[in-house]
Amino acid sequence: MDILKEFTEAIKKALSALYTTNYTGEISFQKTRKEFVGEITLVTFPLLKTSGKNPEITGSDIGTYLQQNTDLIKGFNVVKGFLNLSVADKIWLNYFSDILPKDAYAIKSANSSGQSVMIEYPSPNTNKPLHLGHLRNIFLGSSLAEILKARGHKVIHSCLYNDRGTNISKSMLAWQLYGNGATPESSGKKGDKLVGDFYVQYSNAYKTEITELKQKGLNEEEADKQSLLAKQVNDLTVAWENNDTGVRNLWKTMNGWVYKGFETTYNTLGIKPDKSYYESDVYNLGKQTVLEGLEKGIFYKKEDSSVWIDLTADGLDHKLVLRSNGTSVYITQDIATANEKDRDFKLDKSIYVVGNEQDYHFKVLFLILKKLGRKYADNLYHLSYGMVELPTGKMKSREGTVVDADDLIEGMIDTAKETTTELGKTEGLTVTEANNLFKMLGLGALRYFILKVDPKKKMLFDPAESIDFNGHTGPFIQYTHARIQSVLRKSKLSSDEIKAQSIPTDCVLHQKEIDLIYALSDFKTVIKEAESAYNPALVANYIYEVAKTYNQFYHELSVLNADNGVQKLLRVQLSYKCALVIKQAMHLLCVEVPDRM
RNA sequence: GGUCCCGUAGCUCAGUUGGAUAGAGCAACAGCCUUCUAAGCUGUGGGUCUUUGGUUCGAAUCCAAACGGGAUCACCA
Repeated sequence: MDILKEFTEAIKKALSALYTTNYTGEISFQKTRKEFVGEITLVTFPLLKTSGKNPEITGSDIGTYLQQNTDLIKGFNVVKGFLNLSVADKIWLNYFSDILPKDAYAIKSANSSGQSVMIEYPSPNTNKPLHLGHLRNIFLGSSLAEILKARGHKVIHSCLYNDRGTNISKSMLAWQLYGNGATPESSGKKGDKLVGDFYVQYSNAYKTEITELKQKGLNEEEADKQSLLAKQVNDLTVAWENNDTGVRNLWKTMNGWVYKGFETTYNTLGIKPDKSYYESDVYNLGKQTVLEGLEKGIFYKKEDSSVWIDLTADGLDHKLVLRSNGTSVYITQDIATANEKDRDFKLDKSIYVVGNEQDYHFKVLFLILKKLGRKYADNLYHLSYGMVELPTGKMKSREGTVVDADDLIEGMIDTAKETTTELGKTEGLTVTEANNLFKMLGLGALRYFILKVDPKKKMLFDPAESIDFNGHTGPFIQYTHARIQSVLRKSKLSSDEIKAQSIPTDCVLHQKEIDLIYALSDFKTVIKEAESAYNPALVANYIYEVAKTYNQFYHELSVLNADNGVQKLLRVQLSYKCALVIKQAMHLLCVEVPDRM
């Protein structure tokens, strides 16, 4: 039974019993601020019209009613328009004994809602390795997937690979010109790194060429037109489109290296797309849809036979959907992919995890699909997230100012190893166990660091300052879990034994015990909110609250040396439930928690 | 220039379906390990919630404008 629901009912009853006027608004509560006594606060200002009395009297009216007619509270106080209620211990105990045996009280089993949700991430280009920006994308996508599963949905993880076009041709050209037949094996480099290096090499060579041309008096645009490298890139792209065997083979080979490299990183991060889409498959699709739009009069054709859509009535611009040479542009491909997804899966919702630099693109895409009358258009959602910035500004692959994903992960795991070893926490662990722990902690610190920030906000990452392991961090929460497990081990009780025994309802609770039950009671609501806001940060910040509350409880009260058996049992139960909630909530962030550290 | 996003402590961030004296972590300082894991706990200092107006019993939160930062507006992806 939901505590707040009980209070809502009781307050409604109180209002109709106390006053003649009916109150039609919502009853909403807030948490009592810690400088006041109580846990639940009713703001009485909105009720004054109903009561016809001043805030103080209204508050004490309701408080008195609750005290006399219900067993919900053990006391109350009124401060101006705030009625602070101290919830009766019995209510807390009833609630806790209700949720204790239900391990999954806040988590629905996957596929129970009957809804299918597709979530697309990280959709990288195949011309360079993954960087910190992709990590934010992956962490958000994979965490949201877990949250959706916990809400009972079937989740399909898709990924769109931008595997062709100008950028890919640049890497290929550089390999042809400067590669000397290099392979991942011959160079000892990870495939995606090798290809990325060629991409950078192209960029540098191009820059040099342009600089030279400009010194001859050409402007930027003219220089680009004269550029031999740019021409060669274009030739490669055309050759690819014409199915030139040599170019296609090289393209396949180099993309193969990249995919293999990505897979390594994916494995470390524990992600695996259920369905991959490739730009090379869809890049020329979408033309039928454009024709359909032309027939319906949604699109229009210019004299040069390029096709456009006029979105000025919706506050946007004119947008090209088909080039004058009849080829697709990016958005045409996205229209095609959206159709494919709808055809391939019966989706109730389709989410794109893509940075906020593409806000405009998705606005246009969704609008076009809606105008085309696609039924699924209303189920599309762009999970837009802010860029990760360095103290020096935005990351740029071409300029080599990116924080490489593999390097960052490796560094985090190394730091975890150092810290753990320094603290002497590796004692008694096998080498494998220790290595697992380092990985768990390093990745946990990184994931938590990124996920605790509201997705839509840009975030700052300073490579010079290592990510913390103390305070509001993943390892802090992991530590709390390990600490609780240690207590539970020493209690010598199995989880079944802990859950089976009941606490007498006349047991008197300590404030820290109440705080803990209160914190635990929010879990379900938090997951719901995280789903509807597409925001894992809500979960991240919630777990921190739970862990902090537990640590305070732990410091103030002894679990194993409690005054009596009942008290000890209750505290063991609280510890058990707290550890479970931490574990489940961290799982929603795709962070594992250790049993010792 | 048009459109969109952002602006909270020295730093990184919470808090925005309108509620009390705006909260955490880091950094600084002062305490707490013969008792369940000190990656912990407790305390101190630290604020013009960018600014100005408006809405009202009440605004960090909603509205408008200004200032500052960013993104985007390609026959690129």
